[in-house]
Amino acid sequence: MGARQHALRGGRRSDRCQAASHGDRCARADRRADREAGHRRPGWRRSASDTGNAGRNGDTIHRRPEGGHFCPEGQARPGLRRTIVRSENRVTINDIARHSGVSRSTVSLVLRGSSRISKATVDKVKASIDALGYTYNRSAANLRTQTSQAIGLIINDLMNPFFTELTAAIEEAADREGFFVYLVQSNEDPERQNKLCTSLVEHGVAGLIICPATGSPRETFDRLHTQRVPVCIAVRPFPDDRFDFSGPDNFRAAELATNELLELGHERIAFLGGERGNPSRDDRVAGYFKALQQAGITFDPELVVESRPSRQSGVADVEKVLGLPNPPTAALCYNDFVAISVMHGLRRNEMEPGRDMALIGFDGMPEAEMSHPTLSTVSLRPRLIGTEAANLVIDRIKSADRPILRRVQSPELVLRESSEAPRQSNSPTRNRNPR
Amino acid sequence: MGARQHALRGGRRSDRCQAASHGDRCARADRRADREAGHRRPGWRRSASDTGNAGRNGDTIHRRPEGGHFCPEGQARPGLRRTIVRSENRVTINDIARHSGVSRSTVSLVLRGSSRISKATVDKVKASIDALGYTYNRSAANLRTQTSQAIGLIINDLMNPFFTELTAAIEEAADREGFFVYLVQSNEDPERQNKLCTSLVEHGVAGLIICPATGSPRETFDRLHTQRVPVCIAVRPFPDDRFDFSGPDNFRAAELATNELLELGHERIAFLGGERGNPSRDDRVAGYFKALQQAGITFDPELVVESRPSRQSGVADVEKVLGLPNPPTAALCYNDFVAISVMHGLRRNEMEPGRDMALIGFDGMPEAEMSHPTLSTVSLRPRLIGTEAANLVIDRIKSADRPILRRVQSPELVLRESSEAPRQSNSPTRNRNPR
DNA sequence: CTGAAAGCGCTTACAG
DNA sequence: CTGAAAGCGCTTACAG
Repeated sequence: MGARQHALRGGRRSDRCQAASHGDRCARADRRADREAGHRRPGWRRSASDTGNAGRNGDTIHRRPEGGHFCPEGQARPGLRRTIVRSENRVTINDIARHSGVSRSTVSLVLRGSSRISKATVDKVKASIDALGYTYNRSAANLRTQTSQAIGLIINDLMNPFFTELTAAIEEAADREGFFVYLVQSNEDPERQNKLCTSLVEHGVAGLIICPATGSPRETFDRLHTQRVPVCIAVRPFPDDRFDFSGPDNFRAAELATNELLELGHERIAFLGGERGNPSRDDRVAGYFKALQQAGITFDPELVVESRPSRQSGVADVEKVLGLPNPPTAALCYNDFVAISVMHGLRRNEMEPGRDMALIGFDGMPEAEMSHPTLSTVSLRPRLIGTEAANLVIDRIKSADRPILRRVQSPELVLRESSEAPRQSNSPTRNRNPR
Repeated sequence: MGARQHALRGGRRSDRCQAASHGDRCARADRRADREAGHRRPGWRRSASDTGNAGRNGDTIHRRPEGGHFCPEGQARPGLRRTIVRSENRVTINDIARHSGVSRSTVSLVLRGSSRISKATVDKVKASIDALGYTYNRSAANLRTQTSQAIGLIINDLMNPFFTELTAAIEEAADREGFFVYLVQSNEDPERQNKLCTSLVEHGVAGLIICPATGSPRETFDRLHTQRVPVCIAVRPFPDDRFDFSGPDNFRAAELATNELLELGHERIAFLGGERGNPSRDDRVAGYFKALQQAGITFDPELVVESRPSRQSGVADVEKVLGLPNPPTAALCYNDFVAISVMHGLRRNEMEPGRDMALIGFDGMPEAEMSHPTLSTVSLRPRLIGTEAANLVIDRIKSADRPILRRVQSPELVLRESSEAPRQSNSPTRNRNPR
């Protein structure tokens, strides 16, 4: 019978031919060959390895990688070319039609649950489906109907708990609406992000949720807009009013946190971590600034420490302000990671987080609850943002022409131990509502 | 020109017709209509809303949801039926061919980077591609070539940091090989998992990575096997030697951790959390058991506490053993979450984790480094497991017939503060290598 | 209630 | 070096 290889989707049942259900399948194949001779027999099907028993099993076709200068998705990727096999082995709607003695159309209508088909026919067709082990090919149907159930999700880094939760929520919301999500990580690389967009669109996603990488070029979004791809921008407010948006209110979040610390009696409040130019961080610093202004406290630039946020960066950040002549008694931390790292930094300097310095983070990652002391944080509501992003893009898929929507989620202050102790008032000038 | 709606993929450029490039596109459409009259003119294209200017823009087709008794993926899902539009508006390979005055075949060869096409032709075609704003339709190509660049990944819960890291690694490894991943969560529901398998296969994934939900029925895997879908089982050792496997060595991990605690001089070592019947947990308990045996220590069933692991369960678990007449001085915790929760439980009982009880968790989630005290843990190497799972399934996609491979990753003991202090030896019988 | 026919957007062996 | 033709596996308006 000769060597055969299996295709990605085709060829799955071929071994059966050699065993138990040989008769059935091969009889089928022969019948097909008889009926379709003259009508089919396409040239391209014949390959060098076609040794005469054609029509029974798949003729193998080898595709050699051709080193081309132009590749549709703009990037040569390995692994895309493979040995493929004829699909004579794959059970299709035609096989079902033949087996049950009805037309292809009727099978399709049965599959789609049309009420126009008689019960008897439905039963007959369903029996054939079971007997032959048919698998519906939704991508073929999608090609015909110009639909897609895929949503592309581009995030920077799944390992960031904020994005983890966002992703989980998006997956769940998409699933609820009958969509799947293609998950890809841009690694904060605008170039890569651009390629991912192209590639996802080529793969026929129905829509895209993008958390723009820092430094995203306008061109990426211009192209998406030209192509009329339904897009929802998420988390980071890319300045583009042509797309829906779902994200946090960073400004308000920082205001909330700062006001809380002010109410506890703190006046020297630091803002640790994050880099200038990062819109989320800049919005948070702005909210912090505004709250200080409103409380009549002069902004001290020395209390704002910039750093590339990481799982360790907080140590250095807090040590920097600890070295100041008049160190802070409380700190806002760019995110929860920074906050937890700041805790370690404090301990390294014989200070107890929460007691010797009040701390509030941003994000609301679940792990904030597990630190010691437990971390107060402003939850940016990643789950809500994700759910909304999914809903927005799906809604956009369904109605391309509805007005642009921006959904900014209200943050939620989650108070725990790290901000519990009131400021030991050694400066009697201000002391409102200590508790 | 009448009202028009946009499809998922089609219809994107239609607005252009009313504006700037009206001439070009509509001229093209007219030319097409002329050339193809008689040869095309399919009946199904005509809809009730076809008011006479057909051939210029998309005729709208409304599809009514039909409440069917049979649905290919075995489950009625909302949102799958939508208003679709003719794709006269979509730029295809035909448009490029016409615009550049070559055949469809030639365009295709140019797209695929064939060296058989002359430079002049390539340039001409590429110019048309740019001019017309063509987007390659990879799913159409996939249908023709019977290939797919999609891998389905079924995990229980993305919010579990172990699975987060696994997923990130899989996405990265898949990307390296030119694949995308469809991410779905089974929520530990075997029924849902089964539907997800069906649905992903219908969507034409090239392969599947599955972390089997607890209680997965054999049927799910039988069907996958019959369909010859390339599958890699990950993390949880489902007893099925028909599929590749990538997962941790839970037994060895527990042995490692137990030996470490024994070397620190501990004899009363608890195993907290996890439920009997969970293979990972049972393997860990077995490894713990063996290490105790080898050290000549009698196994005390009271030191093994079962519970459904959560972010709080450790509190109750540790309090249970603390109430024992002869409480443990050290504990293995089913996973890092349990361990961190155990820390809280200890503090609630005026005990300091690390000092008053040595703790080692399992998983190696990044947050273990952020706890206080920092958590010793046996890393199960989620990243490695993910990378291997992706490699295995991709390899299987490429060569269906290679032997089954099981890749069990060696765990790695990561010692931190929570297991630092040696046992204050109040029982002088055994005391090996305290440090 | 059912079938014949056309076509979604691609690729490829074959014949010039 | 290039084109004509067939077909991947589906769906649907139309005509019985």
